[in-house]
Amino acid sequence: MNAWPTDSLPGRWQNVLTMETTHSPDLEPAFFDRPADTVARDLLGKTLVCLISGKRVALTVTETEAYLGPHDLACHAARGRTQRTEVMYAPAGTLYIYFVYGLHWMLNVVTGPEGYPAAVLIRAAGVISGHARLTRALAIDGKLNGRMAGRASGIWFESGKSPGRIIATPRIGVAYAGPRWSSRKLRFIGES
DNA sequence: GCAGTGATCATA
DNA sequence: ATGATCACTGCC
Repeated sequence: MNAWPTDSLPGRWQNVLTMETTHSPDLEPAFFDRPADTVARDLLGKTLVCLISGKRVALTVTETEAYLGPHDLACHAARGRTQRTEVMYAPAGTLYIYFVYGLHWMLNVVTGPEGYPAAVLIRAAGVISGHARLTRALAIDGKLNGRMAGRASGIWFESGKSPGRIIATPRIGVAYAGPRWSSRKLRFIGES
């Protein structure tokens, strides 16, 4: 797989290569720099990795939702640039983590070009169902909001096996956005 | 079906 | 300052 003569490389590069071949390749910010619905579909089957007190916890992403941008009335950014939505304008791959209903943290990844507020909500991964339960299980809270997904943040994505089938349905809990946006099939579930 | 919980945002 | 509204879950 790796054609380089690794034994001739300096030690630190050998370490990097060892890490990279131990796991699947990390998804780089460029992966997220595409339309939210494209990213939402492609994220199915990818691996969400999180460091919990130094331990690697990996889950397969099985359910996502796309929030397309300011014109999408179900998207937080549809009501403009505010303190909360500020992070949605950050570069692709930035974590957007917000608090709802007084109890739950939601995990999103910003998509598309910097300055364009769109994101993908991670609704379920592995055997854990429910997006609030996901963040609770991974001990994710607002401290990581605005950080770039990557090893330096302790939470990142890696490539994985694409699902055999993708089911698309309307998004959950967005009736307030009106029929046009609440009926559009922007929720994706991966099945093997 | 709805209680619980608190940030957020529009209105004032 | 105040009040409505939540990209929810679990228990009834």
